[in-house]
Amino acid sequence: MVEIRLTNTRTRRKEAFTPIDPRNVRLYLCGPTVYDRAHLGNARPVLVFDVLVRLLRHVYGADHVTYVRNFTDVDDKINARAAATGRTIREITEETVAWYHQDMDALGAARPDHEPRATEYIVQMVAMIETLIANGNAYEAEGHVLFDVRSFPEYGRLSGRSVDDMIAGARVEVAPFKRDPMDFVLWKPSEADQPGWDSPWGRGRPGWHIECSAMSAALLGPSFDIHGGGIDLQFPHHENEVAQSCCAHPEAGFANVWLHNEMLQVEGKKMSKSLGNFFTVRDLLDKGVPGEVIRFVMLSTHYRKPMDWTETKAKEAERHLENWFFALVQAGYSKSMVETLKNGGVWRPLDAVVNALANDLNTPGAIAALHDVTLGGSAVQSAPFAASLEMLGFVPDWDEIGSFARVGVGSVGEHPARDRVAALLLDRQEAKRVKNFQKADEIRNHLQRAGVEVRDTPGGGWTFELGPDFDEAVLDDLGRP
RNA sequence: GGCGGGUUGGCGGAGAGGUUACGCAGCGGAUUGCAAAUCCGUGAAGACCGGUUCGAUUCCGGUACCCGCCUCCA
Repeated sequence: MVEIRLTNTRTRRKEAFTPIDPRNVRLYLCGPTVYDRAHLGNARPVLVFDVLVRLLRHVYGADHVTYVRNFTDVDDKINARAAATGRTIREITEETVAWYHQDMDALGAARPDHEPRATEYIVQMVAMIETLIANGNAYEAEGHVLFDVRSFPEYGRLSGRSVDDMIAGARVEVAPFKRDPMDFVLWKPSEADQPGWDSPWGRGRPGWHIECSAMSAALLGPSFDIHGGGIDLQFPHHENEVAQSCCAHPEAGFANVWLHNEMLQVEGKKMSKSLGNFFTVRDLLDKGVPGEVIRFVMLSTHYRKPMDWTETKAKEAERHLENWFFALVQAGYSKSMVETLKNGGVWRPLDAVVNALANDLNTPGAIAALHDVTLGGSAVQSAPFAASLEMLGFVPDWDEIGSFARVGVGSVGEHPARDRVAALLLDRQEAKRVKNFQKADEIRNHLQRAGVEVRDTPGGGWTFELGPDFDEAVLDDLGRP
């Protein structure tokens, strides 16, 4: 069996991964607070975990992995959005969840096995808070329930901080009812116009961190294998989760392995609204950047390094994917072909790809291994390469690869000019057949001027692509001397 | 102030204490009516200073610069 090695934030080392139960490997990823479209940075942990889950399913079996990713649908940001727009919280969260699904689907990220919503686990949260109070780890004060960080000696270990150091450098105003400035809220009172639930401490709502502790325990148990998220969540979110979960379940270990991805930048700078380089996944998709391209760029940088999104990378990524898919189309790939190959027992990803992924999810290494493959052989010969692409999640639908590769006529897009371009190319094909190369080149030059990129294929065929500066008006000049 | 990450060839980006990463661009060649694509080959690196070692870009220490977190942003 392939040994998977992962860098564990908890121990700051790369360690061999050993599941608690190989028949049920359990993972939890902190999902979004649903008040707005997912931005590009939100996609990174999703894709990292998507690859991780694919790897785990490959190694331990498809039915032996349980992947949970939550929706936090109770939060003051949501309340603020509702107040600002006059819409109900329910409308906003429902809409945002649907958007999230669309956008992550477009990136080829498989849906988790469970997508619990915080509002469906209020009972479990209240119960956990009661346990924490009973265990002496939390206290009630002025309608709030707070976690007592001094009651948990390990507090700060995950993020490598000490409570005293943090207090020394703290820049936050401290609520007067806190015993310690670092104590954090488990439950807080709600005004009449705020969402709230009845509790032993009056009508209120949960604090930010408790939902993940409650939902992971409910769906995965108090001890599970891998917990992840962006490095910015390491503190305070994950630190607080550890405190809550370990104190509520002193007998359990909570998450064995903590995985944190580094942040995303855009053209070398932090993505922020003030710099004007902030964009969502949807913005990119609407701009015509395919989800596979976004995925490719994301996976081109190791998850533990800052990743820089640039136009150049997106273009390079698109080029590679086009060439790869083009080669597979020529080798006869389709959904039914892949079925046949799978039944034929030749559907095995390349060892080099699996080994790279097993080595702390070295996705750039896996992609490099794909570059080493010589394409152009038969479908069977290409199977390990194709299976590797699938393992990396680049192929949501084998029947669609032709359209990505932009092969032939009518197989792509709906642009009304396609038929006209195709007709001209048929003329050119005829001109080439009779060796009238002057005319053939003329047609190609005209098409180029209109922004159409033409490629000849062996045997006198061709493919074309409408470039970004395609101008149908120029087509009207075609054929004139 | 505290904590963490980074610094590799023109650009992007990995692994490994000693042997070619890989991709893009460049150069040479094959192929092609010409292009494009593809294929083969090829030059180019490890921020700075010290230490450990037979040998370090890879380990250790220090310096510089960049970035992030400590403010319910993945």
